[in-house]
Amino acid sequence: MTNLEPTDRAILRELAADGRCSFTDLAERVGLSVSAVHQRVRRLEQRGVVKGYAARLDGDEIGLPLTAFISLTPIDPAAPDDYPRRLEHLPQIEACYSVAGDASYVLRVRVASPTALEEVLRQIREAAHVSTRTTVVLSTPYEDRPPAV
Amino acid sequence: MTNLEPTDRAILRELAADGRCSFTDLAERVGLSVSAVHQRVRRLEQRGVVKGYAARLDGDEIGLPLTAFISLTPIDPAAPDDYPRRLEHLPQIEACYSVAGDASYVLRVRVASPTALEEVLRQIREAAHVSTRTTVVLSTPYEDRPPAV
DNA sequence: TATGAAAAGACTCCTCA
DNA sequence: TGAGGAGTCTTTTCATA
Repeated sequence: MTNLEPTDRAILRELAADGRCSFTDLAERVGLSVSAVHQRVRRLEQRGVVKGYAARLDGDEIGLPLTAFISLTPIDPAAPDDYPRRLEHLPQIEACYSVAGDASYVLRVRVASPTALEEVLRQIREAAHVSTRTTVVLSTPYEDRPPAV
Repeated sequence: MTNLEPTDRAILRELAADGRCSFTDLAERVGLSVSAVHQRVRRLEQRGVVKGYAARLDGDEIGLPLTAFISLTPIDPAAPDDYPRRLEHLPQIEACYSVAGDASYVLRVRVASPTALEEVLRQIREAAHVSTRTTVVLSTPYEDRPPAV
């Protein structure tokens, strides 16, 4: 972590809430000239503070209405821990977290149907040689809220 | 869900991977004129397929290096289910999922330190009158991968 | 680091197909 | 729906403080 100035924080807040905000608007909102904001954003990107920009898509609308969390527990405790790499080819997996607790990893997956979930579970068990515990998401009151920079 | 044309899918893939991509680049990548792409993106936004755009920030760099999943279980089973509303004022909560399984909800929180996690757990229990079960994230091999549109 | 200016490039709207 | 073009606004770079 590198310390962030208030101006940089303000820029990050705006970009987290509206990733396509123009530099002109950004400059106005944070009270700086366009070129100064431009320079700061470039630096935040280069330092890796901003990792990228993404459109947020509606799961239902894109035909992937079913989200689930899948906890992974290794079957063979002596096996090397390369689960993320073994699973990254599965596009249904949106996120992979290494966690403290009963499980070793938690995955967040997004699929079209219960059948598709069953299939991806089969693929996960096969590719990573793990046992799984699945928590199905019924609805998402909120998601992707901007972090409190 | 509304059916998506291949062209719209291609546009969504590009915008999910690079939310600040210019219309000019988009047009080139999906093989359409700038104005046609522009029109399609506008429609995808209006239909709610694209819910918005966001900068992806690095948790460590913004001073919030600790992520955790918190499962919520109501203490009083007869209490009305308004937990998301009771918790939305806490900015540390990035996502709230209603789930099937042992717990009623799963939250994803991002905080500065173990002490800050302790404090947000206290606030959650107080605001929602729930018991909590916390899974601390040790590392994040990947996150926010673009969905397989 | 911040600014303003200037050139290059992108957005937006329009008309026509 | 898609293409092309014209005018306006943005982005990007640079010289300067």
